[in-house]
Amino acid sequence: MLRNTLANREKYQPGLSIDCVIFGFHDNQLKVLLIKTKYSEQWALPGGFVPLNEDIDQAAVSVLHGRTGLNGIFLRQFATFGAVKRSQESFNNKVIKFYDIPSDAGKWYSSRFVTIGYYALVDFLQAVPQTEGKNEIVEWIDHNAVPDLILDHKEILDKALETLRMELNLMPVGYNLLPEKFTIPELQRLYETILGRKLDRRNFLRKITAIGILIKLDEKKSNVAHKAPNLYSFDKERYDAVLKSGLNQGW
Amino acid sequence: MLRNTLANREKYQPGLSIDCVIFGFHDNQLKVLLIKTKYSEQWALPGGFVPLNEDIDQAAVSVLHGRTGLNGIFLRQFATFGAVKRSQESFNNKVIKFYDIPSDAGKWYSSRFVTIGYYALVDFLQAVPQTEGKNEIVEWIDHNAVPDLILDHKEILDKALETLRMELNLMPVGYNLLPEKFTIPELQRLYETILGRKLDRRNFLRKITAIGILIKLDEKKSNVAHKAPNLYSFDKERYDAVLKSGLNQGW
DNA sequence: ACAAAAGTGTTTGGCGTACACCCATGA
DNA sequence: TCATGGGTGTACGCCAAACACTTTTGT
Repeated sequence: MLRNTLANREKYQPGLSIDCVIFGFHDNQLKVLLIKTKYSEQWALPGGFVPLNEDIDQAAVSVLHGRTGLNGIFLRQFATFGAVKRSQESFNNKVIKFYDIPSDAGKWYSSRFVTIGYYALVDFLQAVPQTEGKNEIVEWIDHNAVPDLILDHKEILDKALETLRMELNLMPVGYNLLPEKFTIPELQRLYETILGRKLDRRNFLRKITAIGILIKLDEKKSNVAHKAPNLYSFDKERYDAVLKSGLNQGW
Repeated sequence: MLRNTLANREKYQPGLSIDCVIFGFHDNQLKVLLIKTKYSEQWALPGGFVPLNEDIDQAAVSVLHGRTGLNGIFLRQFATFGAVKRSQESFNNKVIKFYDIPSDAGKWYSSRFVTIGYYALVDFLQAVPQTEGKNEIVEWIDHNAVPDLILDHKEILDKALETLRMELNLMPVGYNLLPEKFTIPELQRLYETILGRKLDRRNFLRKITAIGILIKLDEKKSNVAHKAPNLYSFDKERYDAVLKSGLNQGW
């Protein structure tokens, strides 16, 4: 796959890449979609190159679609990383050796790449992690258990979460991270997981309902221990309206 | 200057540029440093290319220093722009013709450039707008009177201001935009100018002093009409501390 | 003395925080 | 019946918003 890209490298923007931090939510855990390639012991963020005839945003959509099969997902550019030393000779050589990349393509590949970071919020259950070729493993990893990542990918991941936490004050979150029907406690746990701290149940309910994006369904969650919680869904129209206009209150 | 860069184009990151939105404050007006080149009727943001051996942040610092003579300035990356159509053939041809750029260099120049946007806050009186060569005019332009800009530079400028407004809720502003000694009303007008709306004097005073970054000087502004306002300066140590830790309240 | 801007304090309402009780369900 | 988690309402305190009077200075 990489060989393929490199063979057609004149069709891509040189020295530029996309990296996506894809967040999911499951088992009350924030998950990140990561890739492990056979040429490295370390995991990596899913990424890709930018075709000359594609907007960078479109290239990010492609990466996301290629890795999850999903479209129309919340996706946001958050930062661009371009330190000279983010490119590591030792790492590049490993990749070049593994794929037996010709030297001219290797030169292209080994130059400093500036990478544009995007983060996405996706439905864990709908996303189907997809490999490209046999040399990869693609998996959801608990955010708390993320191991060492290649290059500066850890820094990119951290910055993504930092941005998400900040933007939680400016927009509603949940539409792409939760199934269509969900309970308030589930939504609360999502917020708590992203923020990394506990919130008060009662205050959370008041605040989240005050936004006016929730529809209380005439239905309760079944097969659960203890009292059955009510099910809700998002009022997509209002949700999108608030996404645009923004919140004014923070958490 | 551009010819020079293009002649050494192998020393620069291809297809990548930096654009800086440099804000100043004067006469109760938000100013933006813009450049007008002889080959276009339109103004442009100051920008530059990224040397292969320089971090992108460093390249932004270079642009800023080159245009204002200032160092150690507040400078922040806010977004990266990479639509395919942000490159305009008609515009590129104008430039190529004006500088009589050789065709191979012209090809390099005409490709789609992804540009990384930075915004800076500088002291209007200390910054000395500097041209590069005789084909440019560099001037402070009132933000309210910004004319049409080349390519997508208007979009970049708008996004910069939007980001600044947002970040005003997260950090103190003023250290680099005001002279060392200033009055509270001056600081308030800065905030009002950035936000584009009026604030209440008394509430502003309470809020801004509560942050704990101001030092009240035993000195009043002289030669002013009406009651002489008190002078203040920033407690740089606390100011920097708050910059790092962040505010929690918005405007 | 008058106008215009600066300095100061108080009131009020709303939101965030803290907190207690009841309810439903599975074990 | 007991433990666990869900649902609901209230009281308090702080901060933001609204607002009026006094002070200073130039004209």
